[in-house]
Amino acid sequence: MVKKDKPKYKQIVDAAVIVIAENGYHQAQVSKIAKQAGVADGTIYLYFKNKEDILISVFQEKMGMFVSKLEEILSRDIKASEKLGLMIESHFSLLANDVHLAIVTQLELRQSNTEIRVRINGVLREYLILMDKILVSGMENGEFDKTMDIRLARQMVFGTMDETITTWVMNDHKYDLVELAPKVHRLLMKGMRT
Amino acid sequence: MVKKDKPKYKQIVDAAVIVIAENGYHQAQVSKIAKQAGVADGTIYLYFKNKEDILISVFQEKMGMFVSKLEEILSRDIKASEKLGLMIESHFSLLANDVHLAIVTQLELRQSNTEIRVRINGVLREYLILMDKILVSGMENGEFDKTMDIRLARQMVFGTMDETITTWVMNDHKYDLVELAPKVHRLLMKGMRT
Amino acid sequence: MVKKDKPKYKQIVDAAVIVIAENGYHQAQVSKIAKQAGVADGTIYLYFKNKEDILISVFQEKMGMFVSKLEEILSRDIKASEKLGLMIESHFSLLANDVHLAIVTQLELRQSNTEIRVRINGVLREYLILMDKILVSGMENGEFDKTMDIRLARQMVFGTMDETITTWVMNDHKYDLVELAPKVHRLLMKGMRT
Amino acid sequence: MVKKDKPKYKQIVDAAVIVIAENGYHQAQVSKIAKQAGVADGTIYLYFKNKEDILISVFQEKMGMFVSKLEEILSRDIKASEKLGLMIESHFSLLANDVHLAIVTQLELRQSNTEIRVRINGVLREYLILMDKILVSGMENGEFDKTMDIRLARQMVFGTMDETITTWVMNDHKYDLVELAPKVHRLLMKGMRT
DNA sequence: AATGAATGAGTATTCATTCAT
DNA sequence: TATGAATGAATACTCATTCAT
Repeated sequence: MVKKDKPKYKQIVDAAVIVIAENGYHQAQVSKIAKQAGVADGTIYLYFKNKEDILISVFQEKMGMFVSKLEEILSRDIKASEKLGLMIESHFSLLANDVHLAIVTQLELRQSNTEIRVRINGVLREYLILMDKILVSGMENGEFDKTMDIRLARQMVFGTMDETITTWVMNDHKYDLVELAPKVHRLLMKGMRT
Repeated sequence: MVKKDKPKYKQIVDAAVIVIAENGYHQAQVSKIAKQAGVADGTIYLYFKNKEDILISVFQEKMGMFVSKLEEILSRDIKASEKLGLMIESHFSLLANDVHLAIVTQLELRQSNTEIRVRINGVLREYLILMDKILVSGMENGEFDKTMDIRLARQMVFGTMDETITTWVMNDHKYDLVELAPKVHRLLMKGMRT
Repeated sequence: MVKKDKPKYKQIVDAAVIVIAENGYHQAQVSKIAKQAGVADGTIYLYFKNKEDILISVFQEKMGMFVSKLEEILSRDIKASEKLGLMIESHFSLLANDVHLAIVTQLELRQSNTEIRVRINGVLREYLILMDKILVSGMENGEFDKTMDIRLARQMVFGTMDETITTWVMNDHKYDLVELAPKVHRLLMKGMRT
Repeated sequence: MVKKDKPKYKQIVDAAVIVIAENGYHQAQVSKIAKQAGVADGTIYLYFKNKEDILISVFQEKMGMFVSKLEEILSRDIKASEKLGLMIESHFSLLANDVHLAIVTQLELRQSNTEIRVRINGVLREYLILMDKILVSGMENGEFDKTMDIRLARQMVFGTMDETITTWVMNDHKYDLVELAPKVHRLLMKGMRT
C-alpha cells in the first residue's frame, strides 16, 4: 500500500481543499490544513514533500475525477456532439456539487507561483488531450467543421467553459451552473458544426 | 492637477509592469518597483495607498487603452460583426505589441489575492459592458441569433479570447497572435450568427 | 547482564561514530543512527535515555580504550619520560587507526552543546588524572622540574597533543600523525625536564 | 562610511557576544540578539547577510583586537622571547577582561557548524601567521632551538594557551588567568630555547 | 515633495521522542 | 523486546509600510 492509498493522504488532500476554499490560498497555512485534517503538523510531511506538493496533489487527485469521467464518456458509442455535451455537463456538475473545489480550482490555485502553475498545467494537459480526441473524431466523421483550427476550437471550448464557471463562482454560485450546460453546448456546437 | 496626472504616477505604473513581467508577481517587491521607477521606496506611498493600489492602477491604466479603443470602434458606422472583428484584432494587437503587459495581465496579475482580483474584475466590467453593446446591437439588427443568452455569448467571446491569448503567452509568444484574430472571429461568428 | 553488555548497545554506539563522522554532528539524526545500526528508531530509546546519552556513551566507550592503554603504560616499570612518550604515541596511534573516531572526537563532538561538553569533560578527567600521575612521579623522582605548576604542565601536554591531532584531522590526515609523536615528546620533555 | 563603521553594526556585534555568552550558542536566537542590541529583528539584516554572518563578524571584530595587539608587539625592538611573553600576557588579559568574549570564543563558537568553523579558522590563521613570525625570528637569532619543527612549536604554544584559557573558562574563571601568563611563558620557553 | 533607514508581523519545516501494537 | 507512525515545539528571514529628516 503506497502513501496515496493510506487514509491520511486523502484526509489531508480533502482538508487542503476546504481550508484553501474557506481561507484563500495565501491564508492556507500548513498548520490550518493539519488541524482541519485532524493530524499534527509534522504528519503532513510523512505524506507530502512540502506545501507545494500538497497543492499539486489536490489538483491531481481532483482533476483525476474529471479525467476518469471523460474517459468513460469517450468510451461510449455515441456521437461526438453528444460526448461534448456530456463532458460539459459532467464538468459543470462535479464543480456545482463541490463548491469548495470550484473555488479552489477557479480562483485560489491560480494564485500559486509560476512553478506550481506550470506543474498544474501538466496535469491539465491530460484533460485537454481527451477533449481534443472528441473534436478530432467529430471532424473526421463530419459532425464538426473539417476546416476548423483544432487548437482554436479547443481554446473556444475550454475558454468558454472556464469563463462560465469562473463567473459563476465569482457571483457566489447564486444561480444553477448545471442548467447552463446544454446552452453552452448548443452555443459551442453552432460554432463548430459543419 | 491630481496625482494621476503627475509624471511620477505614470513612471511608477510603468515600472510596475516591467518589474512584474520580468520578475513575476511574487518577486515584484515595492523596493524593486521604486528602483525601476527611479524614486525612493517612500515616494511610492505619496502616489499609492499601498501595494495593492499599484497593481489595480496598473490594470486600470492599461485597461483604459482597451476601453478607449473599443469605444472608438463602437462609434463607427459598421456592422456589429465587423465591430467584433475589430475588437478582437485590436485587443490581440495591443498585447502582441507589449509582451510585458501581456505577461502581467494574463499570468502574473492572476496570482494576486482574491480581493485584488475581485477589484480587477470591477475594472474589467467596463470593457465587458462595451462588449455586450456590440452583442446586443447585433442581436437587435438580426446579425446575431436573437435567442442567444447574452451572458453566455459574452463568456464565450471573452473566454475564447482570453484562453487564446494565455496559451500564446505560455508558449512564449512564438507564433503570431494577431494572425489568429480573423480565425477566432470567424469561429465565434459562426456560433453566434442567426 | 546490563544494557551496556548487550550487543545492540555496542551496535548503536559504533553506528553513531560512523554516522557522525560521515555526516557531521548536526546531520547525525537519531533516525540515521538507528538505520546504520540496523534497528528501529524506537529501539534506540530502550538502550539510551536520549540522544545526548548516545553522544556521551560514544565518548565513554571510546575514551575507555585510551584509559586502558594508559593504565597499562603506567603499570610498567619504566621512566616517567618513557611513559609520557608511550602515552603520546599510543594516543596518536589509536586515532590514526580510526579516522572516523578522530573526526568525531576532535571536530564533531565539540559542536555539541555546552552541557554535553561539560559531561564529556567529566569522562576526560579520568584520562587527565592518569596523565597527572605520570607528571607527579616524574617530578618526584627528579626527571621533571620539581617547581613546575602541575596543572600548567598538564595543560601544555594535553593542549599540545590536542592541537596537533586537530590540525592533522583538519588537514585531512594527509601526513603521518604517529611519526610526529617522538617529536612532540621531545619538545614537551625539553619544557618539563629538570 | 561603510556598514562596519555604523554604530548599529558594533551594537549588534556586541549584543551577539553577550547573548551567546549568557544563553549559549544554540539558544542565541536572532530575536534575542536584536532585543539586546535595542533594534528590531529586521534591522539585523540591514547589517548582516544572515545569522552565520553575525557569528563570523563577532570573531572577526574581536580577533582583530588580538591581531592589532600582536602586530604592535611585533613592531617593538625587543627579544623574541619577550614578544612571546607579551603575546601570552595580552591574549590572556584581553579575555580575562571580557569574560563574555572568553566564553564565546572558547566554548560557544566552537558549537557552530563546520562551515562557520572553517571560516573562523581563516580569521584565526592571520593570528597564527604572526605567531609564526615570532618563532622564526627567535630561531634565526639563536634565542630558540634552530632544529625545532616550527609547526609543532606553534601547536605547542597555541595548544597550551588555548587549553589554559578553556580550563579557566570551564572552571568559571574563579582564579586569575593573567597571573598564569608568566608561568606559561616560562614553561614554553624552556621547551623552545636553545 | 522626497528620502531611505528602521520596523516587526508572520510561517514552513525538522527531528527527538513517544506509545500502541 | 522491538517497531515506526505520529507528534508538536521552535526559529530565521522577508518585505510592505512608516516617519524623522
